[in-house]
Amino acid sequence: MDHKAVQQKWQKAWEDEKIFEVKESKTKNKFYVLEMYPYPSGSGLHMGHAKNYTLGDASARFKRMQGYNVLYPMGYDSFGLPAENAAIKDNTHPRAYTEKSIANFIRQQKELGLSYDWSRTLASHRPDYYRWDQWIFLELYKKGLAYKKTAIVNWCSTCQTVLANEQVVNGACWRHEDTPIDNKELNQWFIKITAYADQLLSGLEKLDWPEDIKQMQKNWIGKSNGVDIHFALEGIDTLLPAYTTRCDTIYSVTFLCIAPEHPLAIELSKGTSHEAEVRQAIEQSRKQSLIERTTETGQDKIGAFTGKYAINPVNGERLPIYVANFVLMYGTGIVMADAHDQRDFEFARKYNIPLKFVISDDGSPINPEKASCAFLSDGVLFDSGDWTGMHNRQALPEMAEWIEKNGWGKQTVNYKLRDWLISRQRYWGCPIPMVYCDSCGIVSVPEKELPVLLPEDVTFGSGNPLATNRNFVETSCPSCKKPARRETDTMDTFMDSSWYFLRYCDPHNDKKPFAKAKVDYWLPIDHYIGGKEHATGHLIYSRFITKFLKDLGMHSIDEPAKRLFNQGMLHKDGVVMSKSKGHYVLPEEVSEKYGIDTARFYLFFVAGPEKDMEWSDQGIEGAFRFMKKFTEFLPETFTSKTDPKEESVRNKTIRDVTSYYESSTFNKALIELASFTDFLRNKGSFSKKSAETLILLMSPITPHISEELWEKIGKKPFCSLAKWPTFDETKIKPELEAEDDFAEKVRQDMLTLNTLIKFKPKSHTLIISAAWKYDFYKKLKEELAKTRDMKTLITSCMVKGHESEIAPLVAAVLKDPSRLPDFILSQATEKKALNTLLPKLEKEFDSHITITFAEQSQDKKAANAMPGKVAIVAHE
RNA sequence: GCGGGGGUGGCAGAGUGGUCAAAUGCGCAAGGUUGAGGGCCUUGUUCCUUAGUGGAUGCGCGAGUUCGAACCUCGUCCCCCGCACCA
Repeated sequence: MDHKAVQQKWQKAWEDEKIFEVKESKTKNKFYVLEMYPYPSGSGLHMGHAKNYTLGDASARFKRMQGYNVLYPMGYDSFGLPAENAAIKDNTHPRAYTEKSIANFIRQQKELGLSYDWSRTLASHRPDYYRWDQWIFLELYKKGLAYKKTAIVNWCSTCQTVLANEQVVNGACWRHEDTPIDNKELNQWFIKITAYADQLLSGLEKLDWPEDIKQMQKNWIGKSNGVDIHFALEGIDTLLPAYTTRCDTIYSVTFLCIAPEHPLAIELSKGTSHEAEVRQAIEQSRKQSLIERTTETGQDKIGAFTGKYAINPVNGERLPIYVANFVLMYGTGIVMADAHDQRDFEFARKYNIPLKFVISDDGSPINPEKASCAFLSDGVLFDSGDWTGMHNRQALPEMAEWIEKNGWGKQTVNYKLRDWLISRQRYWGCPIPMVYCDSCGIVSVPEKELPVLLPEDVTFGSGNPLATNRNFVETSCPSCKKPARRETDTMDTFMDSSWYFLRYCDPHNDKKPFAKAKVDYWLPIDHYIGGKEHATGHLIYSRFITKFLKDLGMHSIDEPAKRLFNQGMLHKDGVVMSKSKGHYVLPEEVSEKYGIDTARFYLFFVAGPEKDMEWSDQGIEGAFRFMKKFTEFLPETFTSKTDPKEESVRNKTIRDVTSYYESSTFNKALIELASFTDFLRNKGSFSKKSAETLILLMSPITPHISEELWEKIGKKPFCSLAKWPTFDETKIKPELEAEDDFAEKVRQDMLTLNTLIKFKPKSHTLIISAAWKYDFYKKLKEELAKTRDMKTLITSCMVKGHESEIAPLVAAVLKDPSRLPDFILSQATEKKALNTLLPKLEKEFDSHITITFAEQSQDKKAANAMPGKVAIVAHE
């Protein structure tokens, strides 16, 4: 078969006939398959990408054939820094660079035979898409969920822009692991994702997502229950709230700590003799890079006394207030400190602050002077007023109630999740539709003026590129019409990707982002394929925006993706395939040599799709050998009758392969299909039905060859749209298959047995058989009964779940010597059980015989060579 | 430290209480075919023993449960991946 010609023929036919284009249907059930839309890099696709897309394609094709109305679109995450940098480097415009890259991507993807509905393709850098980014931003702004504030933010000096928390990895930029994040104080746009923290957390439970991803999101959201305890500032009428999850240790508090970033840190010390020290401590901890501050290596405690005291509301004790570097601006930015926390303990030791314990294993006091470390475990409270003697975990919720009731504090829930910083000081992104007016302040661009177009003409190199285009910057205030300035920052591209899957449902709508009915029909995504690296980024943002748009009444969907699938990475030379690092295989090359279907087959065959796998040139040779068999499996003519065995294998193959496809375990499906192919080829002549079945079952993986063969057997195109074969369970007869000659063997075994048994017609015979050979066991018993009195038969079938029956049986035999068997009939499979039994039995009588049936032997040749197929071993 | 996932034959990778010396593919070996040692087909591929049967060892390591464990329980070692001074 000429792979190249076949591929081109069918790819063209699919495209000409637009067979993968879909629309909403009242009668068909929908199925939405999606791969995370790619960033269209200029270097194009390698085999690793191909693996990802064919994974979605196989699912889409499978579901389509099962009769679902399958939405399977593709688009491009085409804004972003890499395009800007690449364009600067090649001295071209990011738009030209991006459009070219997209065209190249599409060409390559079509060559993979992917069954996308190309009529829905979108790209986030195009105004017809990003105008709705701006629209969503304005909706967020209207609802108070988009706001501008000055804050200490993450700055990457290589990217020359700020980053969201989600884009900081180990204290460094997600794109530059060697560029530590700088802390800068800037005025930036934030999205209030924290307003949805609780929903984002509880929504996880319903999702059919990998456990580790759910866990990562849980940790990222980081919900904790605690109490804000109000400590009065001594001498001043101010309350300092300190967040704690351990209010059971309130009696052990000996000082308070405040984060260096906290506005009060400096304020408190002002005018005291400690001001200089405090300033120095703040300065020092600021100098510590985020890496030092959050990793084990740089956990030196730095701090200073502010000169002020607070009052413990519970017992009126005076507590010195310290600035401490280990306290983060989380919760209230103030913590109460005691001997039941290792960090507090270390800090106290360093600055000679007294400590107090209130929990010990048995409630007996601990001398703080002698303690060498904090007491972190749970135990019994002491020196804790009325709570003394109680177990701390039991006391904790009650104490929280008690504190709140007395007005000393308030029970609070805290999250680690922070608001999403979306401002970027770069050009190639969606403009933030805001205007700064000297008289009106921050004014939003009216909806009818959207989109705020990204200007073509900017100068790169010094600061924010958009600021270099005066025509863009200089505008008039939408409110008072006086001269005003446009926002020159662009949006984080994660904003673009947080709703693109909704736009696919209605990609050409120019009145609104999408029609509600269409989204309600297609969503949620039934099978979302993408990498783990998006666990705490895109996958949280998109859930958030989906929920927000639902609250706006835009659609009725709770969660964007019902099932998430993390594909494994394709490796080359032991490392993840990557063009920039030079470890890659190109789909074109493989396609040229073996045909793309071979590559698709190989990618699915080696391992489960969720596993990382190594590309192997020998491996693809093996796949090619199979593909050759497959392309040549059709006989000259088909048999008119189907024989039961063939039907059995065919139905079983449909059943198993369908269930493997259903669970995306393609590797096992392909093993079944390979063995079905071998079965048919060995058989030589078979029915047309079997041929059809094989072609159809293969077609999600090898669509081009399947189409070709489908045509060859006289079927109308397209097999891609043909009905998925169904199976009839009643036609599946295992005994006809692998064990098809089993019955015959058993019969012969019986004859041999009969002769054997005739020698001692009055002795007992013990039969042990296993449940999965129940039919065999029954037959054996019947046969023996013909030659022997039933009383002389002692039998047992180890039914599953009743395996231990064999023990009482043996016990019964041993108890009654008259029932001692002189034959033990068994099968090879029970030899392990027998091995444990034989020694027991051997003690009781002189000899016995074990008979093993040869059909259990793996070696068919040996079995056939054996007359009677029974082997006898006599034990002395 | 916390959380999640793993350790199976020369390699990749199935198998999660008995049809298991362990699917399938690669590799390796032998035989067949063909003017080659390339392609294809067949068989074999832990060790000992056999004409065939059989036995021993064996799924990271150690113990346990069971008539029976790659699979269950406990302990232990190692690897990967997240989070990490979050009070």
